[in-house]
Amino acid sequence: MNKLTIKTLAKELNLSVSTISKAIRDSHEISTSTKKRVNELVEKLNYVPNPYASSLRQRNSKTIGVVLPEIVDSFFAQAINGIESVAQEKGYHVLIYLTHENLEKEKMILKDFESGRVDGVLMSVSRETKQAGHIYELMDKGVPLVFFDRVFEDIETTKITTDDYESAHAATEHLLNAGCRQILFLSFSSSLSISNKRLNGYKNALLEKGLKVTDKNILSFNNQSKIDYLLLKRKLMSRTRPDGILASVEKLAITIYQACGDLQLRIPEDIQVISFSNLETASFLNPPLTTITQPAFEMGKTAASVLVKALGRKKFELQKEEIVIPSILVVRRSTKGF
Amino acid sequence: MNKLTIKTLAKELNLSVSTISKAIRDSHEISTSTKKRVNELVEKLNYVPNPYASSLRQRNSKTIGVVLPEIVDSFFAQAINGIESVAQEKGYHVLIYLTHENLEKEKMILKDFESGRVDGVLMSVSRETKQAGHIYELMDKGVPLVFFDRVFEDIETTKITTDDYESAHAATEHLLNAGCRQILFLSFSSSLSISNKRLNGYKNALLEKGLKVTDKNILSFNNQSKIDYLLLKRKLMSRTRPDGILASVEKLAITIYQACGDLQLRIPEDIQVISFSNLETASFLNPPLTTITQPAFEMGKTAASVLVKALGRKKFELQKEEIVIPSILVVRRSTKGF
DNA sequence: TTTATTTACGAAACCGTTTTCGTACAAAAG
DNA sequence: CTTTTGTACGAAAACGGTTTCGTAAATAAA
Repeated sequence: MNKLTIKTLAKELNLSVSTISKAIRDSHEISTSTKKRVNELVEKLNYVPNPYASSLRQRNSKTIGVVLPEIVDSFFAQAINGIESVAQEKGYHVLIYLTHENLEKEKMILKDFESGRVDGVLMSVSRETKQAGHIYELMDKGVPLVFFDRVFEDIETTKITTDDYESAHAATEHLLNAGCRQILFLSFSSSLSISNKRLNGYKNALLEKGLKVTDKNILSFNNQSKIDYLLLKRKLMSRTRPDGILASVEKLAITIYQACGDLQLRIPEDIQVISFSNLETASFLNPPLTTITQPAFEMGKTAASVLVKALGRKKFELQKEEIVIPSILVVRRSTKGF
Repeated sequence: MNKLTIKTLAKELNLSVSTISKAIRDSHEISTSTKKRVNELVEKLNYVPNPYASSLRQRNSKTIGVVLPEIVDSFFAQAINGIESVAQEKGYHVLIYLTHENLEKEKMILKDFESGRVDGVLMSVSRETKQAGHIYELMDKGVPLVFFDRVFEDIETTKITTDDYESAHAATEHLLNAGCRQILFLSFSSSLSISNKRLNGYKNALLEKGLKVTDKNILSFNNQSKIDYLLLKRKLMSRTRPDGILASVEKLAITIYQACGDLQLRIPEDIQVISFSNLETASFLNPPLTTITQPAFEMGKTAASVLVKALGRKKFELQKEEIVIPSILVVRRSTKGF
């Protein structure tokens, strides 16, 4: 059980290691006949080159790092699917890291990336990320990074998003058209640009209809489902109970259904509900949930494509460019626009 | 913008590279005072060691490969969560690969693992995997592998599963007790042991009640949702329409709801439904879905723990051991046992 | 005091590739 | 026939760490 290296092949064929290496990499310096000899031996001995030796020498790793807040979420799962599809096609490997919405973890992960472990990174920031020092530091070391979905605005790089403002605006209009006058907006972060864009879409839709925007109708969640749940429940029990809810993220939709179930509130009769969501089961919920469905797969795929393309260039600089892939509003029975 | 290596530090401190290396790794050979000097410089210059250089020398990579059929699936997403939790804690990195139920892809992935890219692998086999040559080959090269959920029976290694037979048995009994007499079993693979165990649990539950097992009540799906959908629909339109369905995997549950909706079949009045599933939305479906909920997170966590523990040993041999973590039957309104 | 041990460090080999040169020989050009 | 160009290969130096081994000085044991 001796380790099988390029040297083994060299000895076996009476060639030098450099020749073997070049043959395997199909260099023009090597005659077709010896290439054939080499490849046959490779096949026979089942030789697979050590990627870390290559990485060390070539100063690249053919792997991309994906850092995201969580994975048990339809959006992120689908996004990974998109990422993986291009990684597989282009021969890249994908390392996955979860921040669990924790900034400290995010920092540690990016710090590790400074080692050269990954050629580039795909990232959706945590809800705690208000400062971007760790991101700048990584990019300063020359590691290309593209954001998807949850971007950090200021940073000069490519960002793949959906039309957060417009779709929140459309969703709000939809609720308004369906008769809502007190629409509760459920936010999951007060700092994230994505969350604020959605909030602004909501606000402006109200203003355009001549309605007031009030803080009482904006509920910021803490990502601690128990507390969030109670918060929502209290809001739903108040005398000024909203007649519509716009949830800015999938997870919140479930909380809403739970609370409404508990409080015996009927959807959509008592309260209409719409949510950003990629739930595959949206159509089968009780009632079917009206969603703003994000192009999760496409976003992941695009992000990965942009990154890989940049990695293919000698001087991979990412433009400060924003690629927006629109979401679609799928009206179902949780709202009356049906 | 010179590359920052251990040599830089050595020069700066008038020490040898070996001393630096040892200091960083907290070797007892180095005095506390120089360790301190080194660490301070590391901090100051923001030095992060190149992992591939280490990997090359140490012949390990501190990364584990996770190969699974798909990721847009509550079970697998939660399992990854479990895996990641121990990886993060133990300082391992996790490479994710998707087979999309394709044996050829699975083979290519495992082949790549022969390179030493990963220290160990966590795997849930594709539904096409009937032969295990590629798996044996990898293990022969000394790469430890532990299966989770979808295991390959014959292979001598640790396997983390849930109590597939028992829970399918219990689910079937539940349907029988709720009055079903024609229970359709929805299978997603005729070769996978997990699928067959579930099938056997179903069969025996019937036999124990003195009922016949008939092939007409066993429907094998092809993983092509259109076709599967039509297959199911036809079955539901036949004059011998089943009065209960046991779906052996989450994805099928959605298909059932779809078909029943289309055919105006009422659940559970016309047909009762139960499914293996980790859907977070099960309670909010219409009607709420009775599920056999698998301990997905735990399974992933356990699999990773076992693997990491094995990697910690000098001679990491995995026993042929089966760790079974039970599922729980959560009765909801899609069955009448409620 | 002599010998054994411990402490703290450095030189150099090594991990398995890739890549830069150098070169021998053959073929083409002059 | 000499000179240039090409072709096919090898030697050796990287890549950036880790590890083995050697050793000088300090300390402990005899």
